[in-house]
Amino acid sequence: MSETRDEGIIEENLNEILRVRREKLAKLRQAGKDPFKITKFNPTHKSITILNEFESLENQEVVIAGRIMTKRVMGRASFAHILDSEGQIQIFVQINELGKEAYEDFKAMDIGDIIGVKGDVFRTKKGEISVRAKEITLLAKSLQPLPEKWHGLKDTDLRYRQRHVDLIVNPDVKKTFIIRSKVIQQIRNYLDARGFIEVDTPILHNTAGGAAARPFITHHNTLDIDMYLRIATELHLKRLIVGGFDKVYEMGRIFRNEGMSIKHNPEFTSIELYQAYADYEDMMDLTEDMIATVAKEVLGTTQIEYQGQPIDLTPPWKRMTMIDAVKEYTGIDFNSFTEDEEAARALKEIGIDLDKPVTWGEALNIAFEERVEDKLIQPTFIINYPVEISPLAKRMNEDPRLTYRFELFITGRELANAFSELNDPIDQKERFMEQAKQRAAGDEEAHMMDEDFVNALEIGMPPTGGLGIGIDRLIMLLTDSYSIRDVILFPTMKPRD
RNA sequence: GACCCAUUAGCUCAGCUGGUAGAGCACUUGACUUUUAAUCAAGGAGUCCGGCGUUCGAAUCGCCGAUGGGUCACCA
Repeated sequence: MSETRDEGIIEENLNEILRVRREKLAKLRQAGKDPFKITKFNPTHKSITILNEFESLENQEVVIAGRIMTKRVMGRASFAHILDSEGQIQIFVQINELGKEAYEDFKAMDIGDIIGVKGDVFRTKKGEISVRAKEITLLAKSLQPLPEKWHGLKDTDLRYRQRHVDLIVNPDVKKTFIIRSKVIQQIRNYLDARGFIEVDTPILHNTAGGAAARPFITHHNTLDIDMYLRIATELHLKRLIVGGFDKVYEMGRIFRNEGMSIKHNPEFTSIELYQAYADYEDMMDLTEDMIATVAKEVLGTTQIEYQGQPIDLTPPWKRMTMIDAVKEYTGIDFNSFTEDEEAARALKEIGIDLDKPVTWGEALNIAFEERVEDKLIQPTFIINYPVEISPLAKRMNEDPRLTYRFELFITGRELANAFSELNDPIDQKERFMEQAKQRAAGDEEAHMMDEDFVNALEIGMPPTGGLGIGIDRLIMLLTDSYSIRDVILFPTMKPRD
């Protein structure tokens, strides 16, 4: 091994590609051309702007900057493609424009290097809009080779672990995250325009409430207490309704210590919003209008396709009670049962085995989840959920076994969950106590008792509609992404040895 | 958590019933002043995911493990 340690950058045992690039960097430094000493560069144009506005820019001087993606050297003239944040543009490099030394420097540059190019816009003989380089500045040396130019990076492990490389070589990935950003922006626009205010509630919770999920536990050293990463924003947002904000929302990260799948990541983004003096019907209206509006703003249409299935987001969306949905798909009419046992027997008759006794409401929900949920492809609001599984929703006046709650299903997946919020503190406390019983019986996902929240309800919360939407799943739908990992920039990964 | 599949050069992938590790891109050297998967010539590049075993001999067969993907379970 050659011990060229003077520059501190030639390490031993590197493969040839890495060694060669480090040697090139060392040479640049020796020649006083260290690219990493450059602090600033001022491009005047983006690649796509030049392509789009060629007529007015032809023969004009522009300055662009970006990454070399391809390079074709032919003796005294060369072509390369430069990738910037918007796209790619070709540059044409000739020895008699640059001079011998600069041309040799260019020839030594590698795919992956970041360069700045000053030159005139023109069209090549083959018709491609290009920049004829008059000056090329190396702005950063790339010491690692990029993946191959036409297959890109396919290995999912590498794509998720090295998202920066994925973004460079797979243009669709960047497109997905641009849409993600726009969707989030449009949701904010929509709500802001309707008088909602965006708030930030704590992520570190003393009680992990607002959902049925196992939390991540962490520790605060000074207070010497365990704390939970939030599993929902619900209980704090409702406190704000008590406090007199009539319309609030929070979009942010939620953490659930549960399994991972194409639909689940341990940390994900939700939006919850609450509107005083509104009910769950209002929340349905808002949900379908907001999602359709966002789709139109971002994609230009409410007719989309998800994994080959056409999906029509044009409102109004189908609304169906859970009882009717179960009746439609299984023939079982839960309205006809008055006893828990009858309901359980009906499940057995359609081949659903139970490992423990269930209530009427639990049986209804099991029938729905087992036999209906994945068939709801077009947007469908399933309304009126059993009270046992809805400890934060208001009981229906018409049937105290049910609540004013809905979930939204699209492509067989739950996208939103909403209710007329339970604001009766006595009922809320009883529901928490029921949950606490289940928790004591070993259900780690049952809700925790939150006395402080009950106290807030005792102060008095107006009738309120609340809505939660899984942002990642919405983005999956709108970007036709198969896995939640394709809409999260840095999905949770196991560390490698 | 269970089961199935994958892991070979920087990347994308071949590698048959066990017999000297391959291709394309990328890289190096040379030629080339309008290429665009540039071309032509030559060259270098490997912990075949890791460990153990079977065997005269293992990328290939077996067992254990790692990571990823998928299906199921879990996720009101």
